[in-house]
Amino acid sequence: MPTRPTPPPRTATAPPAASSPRVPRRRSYDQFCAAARALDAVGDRWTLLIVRELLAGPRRYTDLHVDLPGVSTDVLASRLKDMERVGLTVRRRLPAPVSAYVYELTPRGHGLLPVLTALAGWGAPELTDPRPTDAVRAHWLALPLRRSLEREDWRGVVEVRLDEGEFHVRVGADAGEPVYGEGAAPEGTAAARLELDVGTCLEICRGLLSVADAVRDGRVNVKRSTA
Amino acid sequence: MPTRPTPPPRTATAPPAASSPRVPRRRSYDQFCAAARALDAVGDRWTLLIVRELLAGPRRYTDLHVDLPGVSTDVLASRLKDMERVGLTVRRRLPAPVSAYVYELTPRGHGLLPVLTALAGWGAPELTDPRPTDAVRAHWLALPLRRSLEREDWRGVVEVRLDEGEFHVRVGADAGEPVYGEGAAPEGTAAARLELDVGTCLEICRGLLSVADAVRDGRVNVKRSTA
DNA sequence: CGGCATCCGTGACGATACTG
DNA sequence: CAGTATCGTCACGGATGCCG
Repeated sequence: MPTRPTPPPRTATAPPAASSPRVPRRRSYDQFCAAARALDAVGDRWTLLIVRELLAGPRRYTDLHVDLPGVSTDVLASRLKDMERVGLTVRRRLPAPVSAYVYELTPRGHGLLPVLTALAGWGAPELTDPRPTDAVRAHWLALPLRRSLEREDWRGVVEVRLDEGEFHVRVGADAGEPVYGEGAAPEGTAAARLELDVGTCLEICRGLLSVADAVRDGRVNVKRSTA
Repeated sequence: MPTRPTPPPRTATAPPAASSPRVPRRRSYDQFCAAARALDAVGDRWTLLIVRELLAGPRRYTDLHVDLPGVSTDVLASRLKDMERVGLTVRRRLPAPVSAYVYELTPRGHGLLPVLTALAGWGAPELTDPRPTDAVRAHWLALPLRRSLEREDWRGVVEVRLDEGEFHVRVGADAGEPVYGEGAAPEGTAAARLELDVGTCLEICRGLLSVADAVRDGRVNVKRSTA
C-alpha cells in the first residue's frame, strides 16, 4: 500500500480562524473517491429529496415546501442555494404575467436520476403499508414503478390510475424532460394507461410481481394509445 | 390537498415532555417513498462510505477508522451500531487465534452496491486531480472503474496495477463476495491484469475513454490469465 | 401571499482524552 | 485494540418576522 502523504494534520492549534472574513467552509469528505465526491454534493439531508421533486419539472419554492413535508423553510432555502452553487439547479424567473421564480434541474442535476432509481430500488422492499406518520404523494410511487417498467422494456409516458390518486411517468428515453408528475399525463403524450390498486402497484415496485403477470391475472387494466 | 390541522403551537413554556421514558426517536423523513426510506437507513453522514469500505470484505474497527480519514471514533462506533440495528451489517467474532471483531455486510447491505455504483458514476466527472487536502486510496478507483469495465462486458476478477498502487476488482457476478480490495487479487482468482497510469485510469472512469481504445493505443497493458 | 431571513432550542457532528 | 466519555460547534427543525 502506498504511503499516503499525511494530509496537513490539521491540529487543534488551528482554531476555526474565528475572524477570517467569512469562510463558509463547505464540509467535504476530502477523499479522492468518486462516491465521496458525489456525497460532497448531494449527501446533505434533504438534497436528494429536493432533486426527486425537481425531476417532476420546474417547481416554485412554495410547491417544494409543500411536497417536502418536514423540511424547514431555512433549510430548504439554504439547500436550493447550495444546489445552485454546485450546478445542480438554476433559478429562473417566470416570464410575463406571474412574477415568480422556479427552480429547475440542470442536465447535471438531472443526471442524478440513476442515483435516485438505485436508492428507490433498494428502499422499495420496505414499502409495505404507510406508517401512520408517513406523508403520501401518488407520484412518489413513480420512481420505483418506473424501474420495474423499464426492466420489462416499457417505453414512453405511462399514465397510472390508482384509487388514491393519479400520476404519470416517462420510461426510458432520458433527455432532460420531466420524468414524472402528479395527475394525468400532458394531453396526447401518454403511450399507455394502467389502472390498478395500490397493493398491486407496491408488489410490482418491490419486484414481487411482474407487470406482465399482473396484466395476465387481470390485476392491472391496460389501455394502450393508438400510436 | 388536505389541510393539515395546525398542531398545538407548543410555546417555549412547554418543555418537550421530558419524562417519556426514552424515545430515541430516530430521525426519519416520514414519507411513503422508496427513496426516502432508503435515505432513512443510509442517508446519515459516513454511512455509505462505511458500506464502500465493507464492500471490500469484512473489516475491523481500526481498519475502518484508518480507511475513513476524517471520521471521528464516536461517529464511527455509532454508525456501526445503527447499521447493525437496521440490518446492513453484522458484528462477528473472529475464530481461534485472534480475538477480535469484524464488521461485515449482510446481503441487504451488499445490495447497496448499485447505489454506490450510481453515485460513483455521477461523481466520476469530478475526479481529475486529487486536491491537496484529499486522502487517496488505490481501491477507491475500483468503484468507477468497475462500472466502466462492466459496461464493456468484462467479467471476473481484474487486477489493476498503477504506479501508485495496486488493487483488484470483481466485475459482474454479484454474489456476496468482496467486490474489490487493496493489493493483488487472491492467488489464482485473477482473470486478467491491467497495467496503466493513473491519468488513463481516470479517463476510463470518467467515460472519456473506452478500455478497448486504451488497449489499442497501448495506454493499457493487458495480460489475460489462461482460463 | 410567496419567498425567504432571523431567532432559538435540540441534536448531530468532530476532536480529543480516557478506559477495559 | 476497540471503543466510551466529554465537550465545543454547527446543522437541523419549528416558529415568527420582514419585504416586495
